[in-house]
Amino acid sequence: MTKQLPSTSRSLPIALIRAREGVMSPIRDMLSETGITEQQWRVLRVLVEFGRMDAKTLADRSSLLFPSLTRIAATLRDKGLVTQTRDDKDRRRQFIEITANGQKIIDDHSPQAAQIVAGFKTALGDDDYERLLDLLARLDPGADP
Amino acid sequence: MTKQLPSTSRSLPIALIRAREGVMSPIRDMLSETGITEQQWRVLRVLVEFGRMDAKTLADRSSLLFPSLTRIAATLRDKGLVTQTRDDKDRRRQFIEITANGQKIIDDHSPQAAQIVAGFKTALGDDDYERLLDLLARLDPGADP
DNA sequence: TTCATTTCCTTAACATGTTAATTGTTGCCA
DNA sequence: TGGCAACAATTAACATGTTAAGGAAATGAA
Repeated sequence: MTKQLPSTSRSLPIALIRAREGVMSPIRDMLSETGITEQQWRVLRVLVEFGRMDAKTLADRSSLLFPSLTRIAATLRDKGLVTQTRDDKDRRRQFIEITANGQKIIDDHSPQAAQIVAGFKTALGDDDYERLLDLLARLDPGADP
Repeated sequence: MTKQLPSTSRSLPIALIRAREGVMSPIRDMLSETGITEQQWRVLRVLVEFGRMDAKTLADRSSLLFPSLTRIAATLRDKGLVTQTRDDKDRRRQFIEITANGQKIIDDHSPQAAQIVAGFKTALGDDDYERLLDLLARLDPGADP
């Protein structure tokens, strides 16, 4: 007897999609007035947190595939929110850095973003919120160490 | 003093993305030999579980936006995996039904899909697995009742 | 040095996500 | 009945996800 698939209502992939949608919906609303997308916001946040870095590291930390980052970086550059600099030591490599305008977008909207996150933390309760983050981390193959 | 954003390493949206990537990666590998995508698989699974239904309901149950479903339904129809029928009572509406070929794809790969899911359940442990599904459901605004 | 390999990045092609505008139908109500 | 709001579905436009192929630069071994 082979195993049966769970009902779609108890499917882990679908539950992850729906949860993500629930979390991102208010964030997207907040971002709509900035003119940048969710992924562009993520890239800028990583740059604020870690500073200038090469494209590969940026893609990893932003959880973006490399081809996506290539396009997003070009878009952000065209918007004047980041700069791209070729590495003189290794001319394959490229450094990406946030500009003052990019920094301003993060600064202007961080409080609102933090409030949205705090709302979810309150809704779940601090314990369940941390428990959820821990469980999710255990599904992430890149988070083992 | 305004609240600060959490480090991206403890960001709920990013944790959801990474967890989803971890879960979907083996499923995508499995699907690569079927010639259908993850979303097409999801649509077919819903049709198997609930049978023929109108497009709006199908989009809801598949967690897809309507424009995405329009394209996916057209693709699946071209592949001969579903049929589309206009409702005679209400000619705005459309019914979608899986075909024998579509059913066969699900049947042929369900055991393998179930095994992948079972792997995650084992990795987390039954209790944590159920706890995770419950926590995720609490982030889904469409799951309140 | 030479050349195959590896690495970083880009481009291409197709599918989906997302929002907005559009089309065709139905229902309602003045 | 005539006209308008509401609804189902499509289309359009742009951004991203995903895989594969391509280009340029560095690396290492013969």
